[in-house]
Amino acid sequence: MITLTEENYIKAIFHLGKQGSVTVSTNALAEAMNTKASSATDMIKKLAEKNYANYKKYQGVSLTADGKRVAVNIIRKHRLWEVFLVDKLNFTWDQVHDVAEQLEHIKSQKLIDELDAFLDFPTHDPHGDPIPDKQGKFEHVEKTSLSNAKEGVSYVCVGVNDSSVDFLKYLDNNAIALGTVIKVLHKEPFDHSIKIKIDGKELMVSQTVGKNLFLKEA
Amino acid sequence: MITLTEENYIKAIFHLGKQGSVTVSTNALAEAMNTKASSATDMIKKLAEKNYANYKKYQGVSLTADGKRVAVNIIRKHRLWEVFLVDKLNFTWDQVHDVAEQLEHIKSQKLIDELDAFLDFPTHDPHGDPIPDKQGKFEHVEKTSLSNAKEGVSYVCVGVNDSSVDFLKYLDNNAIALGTVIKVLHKEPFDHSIKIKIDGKELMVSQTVGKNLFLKEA
DNA sequence: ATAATTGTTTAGAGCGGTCTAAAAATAAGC
DNA sequence: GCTTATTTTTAGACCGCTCTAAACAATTAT
Ligand SMILES: [Mn+2]
Ligand SMILES: [Mn+2]
Ligand SMILES: [Mn+2]
Ligand SMILES: [Mn+2]
Repeated sequence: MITLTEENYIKAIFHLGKQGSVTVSTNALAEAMNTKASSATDMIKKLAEKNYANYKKYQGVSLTADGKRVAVNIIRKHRLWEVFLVDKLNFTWDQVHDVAEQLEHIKSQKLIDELDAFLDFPTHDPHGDPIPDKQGKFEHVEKTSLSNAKEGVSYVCVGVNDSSVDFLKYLDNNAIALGTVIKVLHKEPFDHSIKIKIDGKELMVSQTVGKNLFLKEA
Repeated sequence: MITLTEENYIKAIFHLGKQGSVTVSTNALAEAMNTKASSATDMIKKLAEKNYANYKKYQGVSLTADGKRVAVNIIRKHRLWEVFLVDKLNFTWDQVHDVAEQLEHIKSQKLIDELDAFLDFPTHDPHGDPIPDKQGKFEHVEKTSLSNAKEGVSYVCVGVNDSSVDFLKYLDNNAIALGTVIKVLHKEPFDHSIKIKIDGKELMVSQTVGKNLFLKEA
């Protein structure tokens, strides 16, 4: 039996540590979970005890094969629910995250299998993130951040690194969505801001935006 | 802020006490919640403290107006999710309850409003129970139990008093579903078993079945 | 290499929910 | 009415998860 809180910690370790294989520091985990380091330590011990995590004192934490399986399954549920909310219930991409955080913990194998079929086996969620299949296989998404894109080249927007309401609404306001074609006009060395062209209109974006927008060559 | 456990207790008080207005005993509540009387007492105190329940020591518990609102909202969510599972995800009426018990606690007003619309504002769940509308209004279902039905009269099945897997599968096996026409042939005084006719075929059912099957005159 | 800083773990406590065992109140039997 | 049985409440404990404060380990600076 695995608790909702344990699932959330496992997911956080997975995301912080590049699929859970890289070691994650206690402070980083606490920060991500909005708790204190002492709470993170307690949970890490428990996860290690239950064989979801590898842990040596002062050496950080990573996921075992079991832990990775749990993480992938939760991510699969999270992203399938996000697709459901957008495709069927008229949610916008900035409205789905909080609800999906709750729905991802519903326990029913049939539910998630049927939902997957009902949605026609989607491969990506509303933010462009890949949805693991029933076996936990991820489709790797080829992508570069806008910050690493080359001047003069045209790209397609394929994802975001930050699913916060503020960032997603900023993108909406500037007509940037998944599939939008973006041409990189100029990268300013001084403050790393970037001039881009979208649908004929020029736009200046900050370094922060550049780092959080994922593209692939058009 | 109201916890998942509080919500479940409130719902139980509502169901045990005829919409929460009749007083419910500590033992009955503990029994329904699969806990001990001492746990029920603790929770009753907390609910009274939060103004969801009326409570005087040794006098049982009932719901306040606030408590009733909470209960009705959870029931609404529970039943809408049940409809979703059956109508959209190929669940059978005996498979929905456990999952709905989890889904009913998801917190999002938009989610439930959109789900309601997506399902085309259903008025009854897969077990024939009425779904409260957004304002909490129940449509009253006119019904008698099969045990109270009159010999020689034809009825339509409109609901069940017991949504357990065993009972629902029994009904499936005997071709009894919502909408099925049932004629009462004979009520045996000795053991209160009942001979009925369904689709031309005669069937003998026990008193237990009679008490758990709701009908209305055809 | 020693000192200072930063990162991590432990100690001890609190809250929500559960339990068992025992005390108190109510209901039933005679 | 008094006694017994039943119901309900209290007392004290435990588990999961959180916190603050303090101890300890690792890293960085001088
Ligand atoms: Mn999300
Ligand atoms: Mn997403
Ligand atoms: Mn149900
Ligand atoms: Mn139902």
